[in-house]
Amino acid sequence: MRLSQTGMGTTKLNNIDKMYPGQSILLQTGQLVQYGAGIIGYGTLPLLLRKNIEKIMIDTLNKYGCIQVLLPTLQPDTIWKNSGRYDQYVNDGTMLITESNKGIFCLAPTGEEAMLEYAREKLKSYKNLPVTYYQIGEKFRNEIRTRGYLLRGKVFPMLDAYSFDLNEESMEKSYENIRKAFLEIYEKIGLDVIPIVADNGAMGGKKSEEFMLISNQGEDKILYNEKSKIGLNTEILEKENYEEYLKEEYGIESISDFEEIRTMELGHIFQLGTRYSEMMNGKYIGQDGKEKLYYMGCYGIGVSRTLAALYEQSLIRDKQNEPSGFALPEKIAPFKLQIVPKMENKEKLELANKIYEKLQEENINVIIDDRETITMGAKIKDCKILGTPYLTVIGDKQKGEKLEIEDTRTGEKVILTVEEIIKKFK
RNA sequence: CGAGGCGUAGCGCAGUUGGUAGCGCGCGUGGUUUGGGACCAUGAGGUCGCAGGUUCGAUCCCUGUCGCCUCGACCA
Repeated sequence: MRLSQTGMGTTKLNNIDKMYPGQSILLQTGQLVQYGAGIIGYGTLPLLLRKNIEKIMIDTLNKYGCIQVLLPTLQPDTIWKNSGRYDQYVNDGTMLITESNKGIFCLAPTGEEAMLEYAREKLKSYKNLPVTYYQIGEKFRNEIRTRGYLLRGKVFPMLDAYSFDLNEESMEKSYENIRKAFLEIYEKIGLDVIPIVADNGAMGGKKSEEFMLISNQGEDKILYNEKSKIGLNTEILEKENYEEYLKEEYGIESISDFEEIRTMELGHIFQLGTRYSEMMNGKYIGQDGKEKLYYMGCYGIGVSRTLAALYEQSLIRDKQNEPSGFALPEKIAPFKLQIVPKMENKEKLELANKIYEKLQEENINVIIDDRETITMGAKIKDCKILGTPYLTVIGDKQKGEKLEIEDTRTGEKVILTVEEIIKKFK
């Protein structure tokens, strides 16, 4: 990418929000644009990072045997009226609706209805089960109070998966399968996420776990034992006979040595049983020729929340300990290397362009900062604002064909040939 | 919806005890610079969130309203 094409100017970071420094930088430098509370537009870098996160999700779920689909977010009111959730969601304000001369349409806050409509048509026989469908799409929730920009928005991308099984035992297997897949996803993204016991809440069902990132920016309070890595949402304590429940379903004997910490909920998984199949007439024909209800599970990851968490976690600070930008993990960063050429030095600029073209040809994503009239110092700072993990300056000090590559997180520098660079980033 | 805070240039902020607005950064132009946010000159950019009221006159005072942020409530 040629930075001159992005419209990016150089911005001095000023008065960065202490609560969400990462997102504050993105907003101040115009990489994210706020249109309203919880309504945020993406510039190219956060968008590409989001796409990389989504790619990890897709590749991993596919590997675990899940089937990707994409269902509409704008939905006819009838499917919500059929499921019986229309009044509830409209009255409590969660679901936004739009009225037209062709009827009422709903902006879906969640996907069970649409997914059951879809699944019913496909999964007619026990021979079709088990299966897990998933999608990544926008959800709309008219949150009473948004919070933390991308952390709780009114419109946000979500990965939502739904498993369909013959019986409880099979459902538990599907649940474990997705649980494992989700943990793998977080690991690949580079977020240290822990599964904890959660309240099933309004979703009903038997077992439920949340995937939590330990962070003071989160809105959840959990009880956690660092040694055993076992935790539970404090909501559980409101449950009747919670001690018994924890022991039976999760094998937790005692929570006396658990400590309260704050976390960010990045994902949530549920064993639903037949509750939704009953509500929405989700049936298949069994081997005995009789209709039976699907045993379902549902599984979600907040994509934008995960993105925000990744940015906040990749924050770097300057010598005065002020937030100065990001060093995104190399594996997931949209661009691996940022080339800063000295524009006034024709020879070096030509070399920089040559190397840029070469790396592009090798399918290595690189940024060349070809903006005119911006000084080298400012461009070097901007590399960090964009979060590019490696930087190379091609100016007067650069000699011959070798380049000095700087790790923006550690500041370590190595001298490499173009071939070695290609090898490094391939 | 309760409590608090804030709305003035693209961003960050001053300011006017009522007389139609400034600073820094950014942006344009000319020049000097040039490896960790250079400098000089010059220029563009504002219904001071919106609407009423008081006043000769309101960005400022009053009332209302809208928006944003935080805490709480809420959170498939």
